Amino acid sequence: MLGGRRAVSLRDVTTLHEIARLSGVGKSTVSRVINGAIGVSDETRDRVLAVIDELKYTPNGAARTVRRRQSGLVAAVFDNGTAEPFQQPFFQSVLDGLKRALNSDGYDLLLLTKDQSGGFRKRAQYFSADAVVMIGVSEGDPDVDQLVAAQLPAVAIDAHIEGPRAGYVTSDNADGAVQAVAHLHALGRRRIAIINGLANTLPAQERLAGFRVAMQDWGMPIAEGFEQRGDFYHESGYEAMRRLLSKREPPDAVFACSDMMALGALQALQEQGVHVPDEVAVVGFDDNPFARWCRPSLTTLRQDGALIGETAGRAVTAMVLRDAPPPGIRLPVELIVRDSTTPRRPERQD
Amino acid sequence: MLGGRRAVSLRDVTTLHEIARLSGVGKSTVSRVINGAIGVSDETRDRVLAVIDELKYTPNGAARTVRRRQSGLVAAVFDNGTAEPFQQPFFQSVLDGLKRALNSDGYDLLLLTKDQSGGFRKRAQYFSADAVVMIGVSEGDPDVDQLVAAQLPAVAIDAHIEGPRAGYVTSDNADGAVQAVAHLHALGRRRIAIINGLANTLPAQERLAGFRVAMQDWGMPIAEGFEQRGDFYHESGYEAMRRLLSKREPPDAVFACSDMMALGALQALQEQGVHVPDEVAVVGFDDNPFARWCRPSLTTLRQDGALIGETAGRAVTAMVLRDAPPPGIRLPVELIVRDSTTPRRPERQD
DNA sequence: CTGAAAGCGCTTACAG
DNA sequence: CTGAAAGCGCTTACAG
Repeated sequence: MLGGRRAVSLRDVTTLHEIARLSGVGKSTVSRVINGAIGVSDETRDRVLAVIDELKYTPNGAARTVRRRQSGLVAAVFDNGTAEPFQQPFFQSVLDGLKRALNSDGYDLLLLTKDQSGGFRKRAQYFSADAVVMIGVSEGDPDVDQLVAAQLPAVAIDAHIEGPRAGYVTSDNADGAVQAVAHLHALGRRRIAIINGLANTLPAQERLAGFRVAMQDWGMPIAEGFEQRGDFYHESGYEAMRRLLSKREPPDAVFACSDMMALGALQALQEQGVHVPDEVAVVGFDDNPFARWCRPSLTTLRQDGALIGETAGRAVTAMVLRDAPPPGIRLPVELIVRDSTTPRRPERQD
Repeated sequence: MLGGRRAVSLRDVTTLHEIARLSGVGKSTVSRVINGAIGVSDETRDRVLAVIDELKYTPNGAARTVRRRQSGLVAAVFDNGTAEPFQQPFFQSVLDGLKRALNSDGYDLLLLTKDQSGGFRKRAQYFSADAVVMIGVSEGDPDVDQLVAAQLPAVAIDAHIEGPRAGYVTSDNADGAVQAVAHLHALGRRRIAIINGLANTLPAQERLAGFRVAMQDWGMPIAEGFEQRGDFYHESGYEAMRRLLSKREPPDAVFACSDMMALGALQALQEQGVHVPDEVAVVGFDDNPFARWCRPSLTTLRQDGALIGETAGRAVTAMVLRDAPPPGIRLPVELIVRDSTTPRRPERQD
């Protein structure tokens, strides 16, 4: 079929020029066909399409990018400074939802990292990324500032950035904390402690703020040392719980700002023979898969990572495609009640 | 500093041509400086570098790709046909290790999906990806075949592909199963069941094969119905365990081909009041973070996802950079013994 | 409806 | 050591 086409190298690739030659039309026409433009006769288009099909031609995206000044690429930036990049199941869902939304709008995802050589702003610019989505970066990051200043459409997940072309998407973290406290209060708990996440992250800050407000609203003072800091991971929840249990008057309920930390707390409680939820009730945050599967199953605030990612993706393509204003969105979280606060089965007393 | 440079649009970007003009040299010279080439006087280079620095110039990757015929991009393909793409913590680690290795060799990662429009081969080609890493794809996939045929450097993780420029990296799955059986046999277990993963995946196939061989080697017949199928996720482990428990003679040990399924099995066992490990011992596969944190903690075969990703990344860049032969690698797995097979603390009998 | 030409931002022989 | 020119594969006015 291909006649005398010689295999110059392993990867000699068909070009638009070749398609034009073989279908006996000009390059402009082939270009129009590829881009689905009107103004091409059916007959011509069919002929060109046939050749394209036969040669399995795919346009060269790089060449197209040079001309159009847009790449169809969105850069996703992960900060893997403090924590392992994708270790948090929550971020996985975010990435998943983000990717899905982007793909459905015809964009592809470039995975960048904060600590990459040259900085992610340079990398994003190098690849002519049409927009950037940042996950887990902290405010005040010079790279972030440069990005915002460069007016490149950007949205941050779980960080509060603002600019003419920069916005954010996060969960309603404060409300989550408020829900947790209300739930525990309704169960008769009055000595509630919090195990907070990484202090320099927006979610940790907002959850702590919500916790404080709710405690005050319900007229419950926060006992000394009842605001423990953690880092979102198991170990820190375990340690924090041990510190809480070593107090003269331990809490009767704990609000952990992540399920992983809640699981660590559960572990510490079980080791000390403290009954959950009778003696201490535990609420987590995220609704990770294992929250349903651990024992006791974990009451938690479900945040929809996939939806967050999807929302960010849609917002960013809307900015690129329709010059939409940057988002400023807080998605609702839902309290999922399980055994760690209210046992479904009656437990034997001993 | 920039004199009369007007902000033509939001994103008028500095070009090499502009750098040349402002430093009073030719474009070729600027190009040489950027690419660190020799044959430029120190004086000239410094002058050019100063201008580049002041204008925060970053080369246009797309234009460079058009000329060089290589993009510096490696496409990572996830199959999200059957399972949620990144839901498996194991794949997270793989992605993490892969990204790290690629970055350290100067490559960036493009995230593609199997079910994307046009197929991943087209997308990879469109972006002039220099290589492709496939994660969780199944053999016989036409897209995979096309990729292999196209001689584009490719490595599959957990799938067995081979070609002049295509190889694979996986764990030593069969050996993992052998270790599991040996461990259980040493503990006196003789009625061992397996809960297998998705049947069309390489890991599931190899783990089952290893299991059969080991059972035979130890002279233990596999009882009828003791080969249960699962899909790597919790639920399927739970269901499989219930089926096993409903038998007249249930197993005294279970080898689950993923930690998630093992956790599901644990749940079923606890619901039925079956003691683990006294009555039934459980071994998982992966060593997910929660294997350490669940109760009882889970004996499992640790596979190093990050190392697998890293190995694949290095192999693929070696193919691109040094025309290295494609990899065919099985990384060792390590048995981590925990409470689900041998309790560390003596348990009270009741 | 169609094609020749110019040009996107780079790199790479080719001369000097 | 340095620069002018050609060309990578595309798209986009501009003519017809």
